[in-house]
Amino acid sequence: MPELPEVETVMRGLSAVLAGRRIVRAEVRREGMRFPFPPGLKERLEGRRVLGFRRRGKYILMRLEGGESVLIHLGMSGRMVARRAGAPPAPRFGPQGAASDARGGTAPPDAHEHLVIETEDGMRIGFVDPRRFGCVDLVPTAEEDRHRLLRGLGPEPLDDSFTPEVLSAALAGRRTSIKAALLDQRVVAGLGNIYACEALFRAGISPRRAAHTIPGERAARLVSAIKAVLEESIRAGGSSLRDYVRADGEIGAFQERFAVYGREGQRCERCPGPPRCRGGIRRIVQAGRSTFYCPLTQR
DNA sequence: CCTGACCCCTGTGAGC
DNA sequence: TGCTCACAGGGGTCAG
Repeated sequence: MPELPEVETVMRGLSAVLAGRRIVRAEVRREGMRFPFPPGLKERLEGRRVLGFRRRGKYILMRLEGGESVLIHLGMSGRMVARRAGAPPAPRFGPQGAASDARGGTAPPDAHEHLVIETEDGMRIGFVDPRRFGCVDLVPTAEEDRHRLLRGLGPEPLDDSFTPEVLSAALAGRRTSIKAALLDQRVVAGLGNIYACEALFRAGISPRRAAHTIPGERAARLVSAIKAVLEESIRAGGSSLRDYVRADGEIGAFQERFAVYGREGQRCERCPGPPRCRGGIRRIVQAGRSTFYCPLTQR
């Protein structure tokens, strides 16, 4: 589910309730998710103070007192739910929230809550992930970037070091499509299916174009588009498809500004008209994932 | 090396 | 109303 803007938003929400606080209780409710939890996770969390947070691609790193960091990935369906300890679970948010509550819902709100921590000042944070594609690990803080899941990540797209030259170099020799290449976290860290589509639309580049044909001016436009769409989404609090909510319970708003994602058949905002592009925004499948694009303005 | 297919898992909406 | 199917924001592994 979450891509860079959503992960950034979740991390900020976690920081607001956790940074500087001590973890007084941890509850590990299953063996693991994508991977087994590290041995002794509960004991290694309890009693430790949270020093701070950072994000690397779609990973959250929570630095703890004692030289260890918690590495968190939200997978497709992961979310963090914060509430006061003892307070009842919040009702489900999202497009179908009220309706599903009225029907009684299919599962209690904290089903699939795999990990819970409580702070000294009475906050309770649950990691909920129905599909369990997410993961949690512990890593020595001094070696965060050498963790096997972080080691191969490409540049941070919002860093100044992510330049057209860097992107072109990463794409050189790649025969695959630019869309598939942007989903490869070794090329650039943090883009997912939505923002890859949105960035290509903004840059006016066809998702079907071969990755190695993006040098020079095209790479410059693409880098600018990636930075712009990610920054705008972060400013909007990320996007809230399905039941994703921010850690503070507020929903993000960026999904209302998708130009192409999920808009098959609709007309593209950039096609001057009439006549607008016939058939409108198209959906194709690349490497098993849906791609949305405008065949007229993306070349 | 690079590439795409397959798999992990549950929930949801569309169509019948 | 209830069933089946396709699909969903990710990414590791494996065969070619």
